[in-house]
Amino acid sequence: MRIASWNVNSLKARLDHVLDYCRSGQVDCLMLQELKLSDENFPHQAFADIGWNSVCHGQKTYNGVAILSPFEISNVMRGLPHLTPEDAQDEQSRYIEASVNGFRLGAIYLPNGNPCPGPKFDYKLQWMARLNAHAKTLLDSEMPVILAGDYNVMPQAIDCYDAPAWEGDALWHPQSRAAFFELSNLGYTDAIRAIHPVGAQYSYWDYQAGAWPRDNGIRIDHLMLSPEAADKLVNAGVDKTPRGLERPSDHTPVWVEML
DNA sequence: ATGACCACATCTTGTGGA
Repeated sequence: MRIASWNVNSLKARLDHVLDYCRSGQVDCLMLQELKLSDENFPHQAFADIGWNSVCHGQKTYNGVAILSPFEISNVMRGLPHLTPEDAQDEQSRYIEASVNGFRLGAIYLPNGNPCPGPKFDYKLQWMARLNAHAKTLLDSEMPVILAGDYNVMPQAIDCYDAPAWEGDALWHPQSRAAFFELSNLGYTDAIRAIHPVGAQYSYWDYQAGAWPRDNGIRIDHLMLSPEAADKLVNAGVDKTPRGLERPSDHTPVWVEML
């Protein structure tokens, strides 16, 4: 069972890339972020035509997450539980969770948080508090859990081409990183770093300033595995091929192979 | 090279991304 996560930066603009990736046989399940389309515009039929099921939590113009698989997708949950009454006002579509082939999968599009400090950074930290609280409750489930997606956090200096240049940025802020490391403290494993403990494993390259040809990348897309899921981890990696296609997303897929 | 992008909405310019 291979499971991948990919921030596609508009599913409408990237539909052919995503369909090709599904058809390639590289993965049995794909979690998508930044769909930038509403539920009624989600191309369920295009995936059905290649034998894939799809569930989404969309939003016009911004955000949007989905889970795709040839396997049955069941027990779908949209949005994170609320910790405070204010959380009920949150209308951003950034989380969808479902069961696929014995795994409990959460697709995450974590807020960027810039400018920092400010209300957007506050929103990021509150969203992470909600995610971490939910991640804790998921440990009680009977299933191996994978929380995968665009976390908008660079955990370590090796996850950035030039970490000092990101001083003060929400992706490299100590509070963002501390909130991310809470998942590790709960017992979740960063699959890419479990398999590749050292060296660059970038998942994002800016469109600007020749970041891709210069390999000025950052690692912000992560697959976090509960202890039960980590026991099933066989391999993990970054598939850089889609980033080199015509009109690519600025992110590329990250994947795990599970027993 | 002190440069340099992309997608969306609709407004050919502004917002958001990271």
